[in-house]
Amino acid sequence: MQKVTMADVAKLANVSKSTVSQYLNKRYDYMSEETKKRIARAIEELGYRPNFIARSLKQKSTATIGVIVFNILHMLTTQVLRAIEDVCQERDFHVIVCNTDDNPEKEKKYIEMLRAKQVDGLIVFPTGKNVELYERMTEEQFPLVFVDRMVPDLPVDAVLLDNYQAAKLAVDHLVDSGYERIGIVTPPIVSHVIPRIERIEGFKRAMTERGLPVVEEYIIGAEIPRIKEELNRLFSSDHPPQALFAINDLTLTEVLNFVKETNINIPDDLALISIDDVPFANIYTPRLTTIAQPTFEMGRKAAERLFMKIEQKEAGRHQVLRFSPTLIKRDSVKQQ
Amino acid sequence: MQKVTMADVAKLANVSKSTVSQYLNKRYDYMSEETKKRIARAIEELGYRPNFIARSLKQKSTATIGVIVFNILHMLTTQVLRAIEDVCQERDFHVIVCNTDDNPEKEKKYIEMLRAKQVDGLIVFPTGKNVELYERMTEEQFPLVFVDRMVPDLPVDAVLLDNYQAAKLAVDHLVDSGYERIGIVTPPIVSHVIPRIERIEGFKRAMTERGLPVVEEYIIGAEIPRIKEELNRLFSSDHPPQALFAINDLTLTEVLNFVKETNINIPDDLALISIDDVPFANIYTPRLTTIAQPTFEMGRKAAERLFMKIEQKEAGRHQVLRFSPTLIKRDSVKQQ
DNA sequence: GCTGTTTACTAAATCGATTTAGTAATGGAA
DNA sequence: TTCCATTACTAAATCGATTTAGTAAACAGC
Repeated sequence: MQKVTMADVAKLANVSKSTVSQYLNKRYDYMSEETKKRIARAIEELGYRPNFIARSLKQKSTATIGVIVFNILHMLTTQVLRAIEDVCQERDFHVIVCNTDDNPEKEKKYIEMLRAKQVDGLIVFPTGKNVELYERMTEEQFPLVFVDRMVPDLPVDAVLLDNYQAAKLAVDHLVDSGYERIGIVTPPIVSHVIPRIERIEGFKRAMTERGLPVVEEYIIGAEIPRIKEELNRLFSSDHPPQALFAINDLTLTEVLNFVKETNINIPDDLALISIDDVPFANIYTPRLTTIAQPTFEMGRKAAERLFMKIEQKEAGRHQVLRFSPTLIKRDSVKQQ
Repeated sequence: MQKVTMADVAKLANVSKSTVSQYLNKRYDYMSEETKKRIARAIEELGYRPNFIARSLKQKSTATIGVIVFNILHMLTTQVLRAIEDVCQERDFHVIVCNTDDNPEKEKKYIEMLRAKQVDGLIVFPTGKNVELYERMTEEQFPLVFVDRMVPDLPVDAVLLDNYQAAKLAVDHLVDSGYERIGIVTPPIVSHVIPRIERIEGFKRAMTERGLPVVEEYIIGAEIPRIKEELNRLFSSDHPPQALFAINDLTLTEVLNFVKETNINIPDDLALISIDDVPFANIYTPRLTTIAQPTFEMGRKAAERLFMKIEQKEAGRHQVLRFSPTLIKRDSVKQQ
């Protein structure tokens, strides 16, 4: 096992530990060529590898950040995470990834353990339920950035989609294409899940702006496994919607399953638009019209904000950064 | 920032650092209730949080492992990773994730930096190109497990799909369904990418076993962006295949793009089967017949093997664990 | 010849824990 | 009364680096 330490190198090279340390940190201002060579040789000979942990203890920086997400299996998360890792890679930082499954207990445990492990900063997809904990971190000026969700009234940097605009994009595209009876499909509507709230609110506003009524019946909010039956119920009523807006990939999948089982034809019988540009949008028949989130930009930005805070320990006023969604017109919404 | 150390707690509680340390490690064999209470109170009062880095230095264990993958964006990877993280979560370990993009330089840098950070073990989707480095690790008995790929002749634990069986499952299902002219679609065939080699070899063997000729022309091996043109060429020839076997999700996507553009009907004009049970397999029309890898079991197993090595520093003979694929019959292959 | 600066290094303290060896006080057995 | 065991703690060494303050030698300037 690895037992070679700096002291061993120092002994073999006939210099002090300090000198070896200087050498490794390239502080050669006053170091003879001869000494450098001897140290280099000793390192080579012993196969010495510095212990980063020891250095971290003294320097109070681990070059490691934590990223706490709901579930890496979710595509948005994976993409954001990849972008974060890319930024870290450029800076020789490493990323610890944790899945909370949207469980506040797990979130709390992870945050505390990662801080105990002295990570230099944290990017969190927050459950939104550990407000005291978030507060404590901001008070201590611990580098922290939220992604996807935010917590109202808390001075924490956050990187989010402009959900109002996303909903507006969906509604406008449908209305422009001649649809009026538009339904929305979402997971259960709970107040601390900001994107959900904003998307629904954005949907309502956009409908109103276009002079259309918001039909409560057309708002399907249910646990994912129960969405199909709700859709069944709605579509066996007298006046089912002519178009559906799925607020994320999970609900989109349910709608797709539903239309498959019921032989509803898209886009002839029903127009469909969704947030999240799923990987099969282009392959599916018909090709799916979607609203894409700039996931990589969001991840990159989150990482960059975090590094600003890590580097200057004081980034001034906090910011909530809103990213613009992009409408990708394909074939699941057709001009009526 | 966090400046409270064990010494502060000790001072406030009027005991020595050692006693506080014992307390935190629950070694109360001989500790008065009174002392325990005083320490607990001091910790509470100061808001003391142990510094895990300091502990790691002394204990030579960081409760952190590294997982080095090609790209978390790849679904197989994400799923394996999630399973690994679950196992780690149970043991209060953390996971550092790194993307190599199949680049040996990056792989080398990551392995070296993670070892410098004293991770307790490494799970690697190896590029296969850093043989010396892998060898050094095994010589030093450093806990290491490979996933997805392996390196021949190297005594490293590996968790892999039974690729021969997967190919056989595909061929047998097609042949049983009445197909004879079967093509295979793969990324470029390079010798160090074991799954690729094994799947193609398995395909050839299975064909021979069923008394069918292996037509070289039907083996499409090209970079992903060039696959479509190869398919175009093949399908404008006199005798195109009646069925296609895509060896992974990437090639499947290309085939799907190809059929979409050329209006080839699946399964009527062409049968299709692939390895990797993509998330849209069930939604696509027709529903896709696939061969699933037990990704979660594989991730779990990889983590468990790694922990065996971490815990007993000596796990005896190395093992290459082969996981069985599962044929999921859906509608992209139909009885002729 | 004396002082001051530059060069090339080193000793020792430090980071924040864990751990080992040891001590003082008490109680019980011979 | 003496000796040993048990209880309840502590001092100091340690993990493997970094960093600060300092020293000795060589050289330059007046």
